[in-house]
Amino acid sequence: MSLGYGQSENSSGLLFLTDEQLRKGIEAMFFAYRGFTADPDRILSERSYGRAHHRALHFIKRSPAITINNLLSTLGVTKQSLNRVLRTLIQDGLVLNEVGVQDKRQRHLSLTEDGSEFERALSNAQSDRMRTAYRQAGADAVQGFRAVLEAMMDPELKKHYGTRSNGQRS
Amino acid sequence: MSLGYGQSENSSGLLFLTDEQLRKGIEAMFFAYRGFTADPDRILSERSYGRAHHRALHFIKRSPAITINNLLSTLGVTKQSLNRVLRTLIQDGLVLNEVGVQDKRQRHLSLTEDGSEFERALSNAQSDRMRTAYRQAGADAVQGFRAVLEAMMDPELKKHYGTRSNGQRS
DNA sequence: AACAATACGTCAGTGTTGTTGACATTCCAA
DNA sequence: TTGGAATGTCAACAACACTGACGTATTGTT
Repeated sequence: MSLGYGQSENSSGLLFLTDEQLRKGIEAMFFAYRGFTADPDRILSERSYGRAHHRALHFIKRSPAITINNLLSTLGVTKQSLNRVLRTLIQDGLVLNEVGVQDKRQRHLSLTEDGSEFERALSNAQSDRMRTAYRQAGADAVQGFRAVLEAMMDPELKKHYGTRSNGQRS
Repeated sequence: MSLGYGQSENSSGLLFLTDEQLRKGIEAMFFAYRGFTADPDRILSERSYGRAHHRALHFIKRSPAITINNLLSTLGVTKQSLNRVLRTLIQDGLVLNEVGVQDKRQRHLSLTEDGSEFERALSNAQSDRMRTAYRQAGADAVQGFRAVLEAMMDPELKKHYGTRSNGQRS
């Protein structure tokens, strides 16, 4: 089997990786992440929003009615940092903030019509690039891409990955 | 062939990707990048350095005697931003700044002994995680990982990827 | 020799996004 | 009733990006 990228496998089935190969992996992450954020960044700057706004919109879209605490632990930032971003999104009418029914201490976040539309624009820009990259690399590559990324996540953060649930407890 | 991750391929050989699959790819990038930077970030904060210092050290190590302009276009930041970082690294004795021989306007950057040692510590932390992720995902996955990342880069930035040259012209 | 362009450094101001620390309010649960 | 949980907010600060402007040294060109 041709492994490509100068990898080799020894008799124990363990990958042998040179410093050079690891360095290229590191740089690949660096350069790819720039490309990954480039398109949404352009759209965001038109409305003088930043990447933090995009992230908030993304996860609110993913988990409608998500609570502040859940969003906080998903994003991994402080509440003060998130609050600044949410305040502008709520004021601008992109995000709805509703008091919980079971637990009135909680707030449930969701996208307004405008918010959905804007999130879609950002999401489309990012998805387009990802789709192009996927097709360029091929189906097998996509599988490997996701497998390596998942293995690279912190276990603590990984639990927030791949769910559509809003994490509400009954 | 089992593609996994719910992908499918149509008769034209084109990947069919649902919004859900693309969304998971986007989140994978987000969470993985956090993991990717987590270990070096810890080391950096002990010396009150940031990610920008790490990036500078990485590319100076990769291309010894690199000029300011080349480093600038590799990192994709402004000279004012880079200068702030380089100034501290030079003052702290981690980076050498030497006037060019052929062209005395240019400055050539390289790591000192201390700089090499520090860069190695950062690099090792990051490489360890990447090596673990690679081994967990398997040899085929690594190939796909790199292929997708490369396809995701901006062409303008991609030209800085995968070279050990310092970009000097004769 | 004169002049334009290149490479670099720096000052000042601004914006986004993160942090810590402190404090208040509201509400749930024991 | 009392403690803790969930949220919001104020203030201060730091990292790191940006723009704009200006200065100096050096090189290349006319």
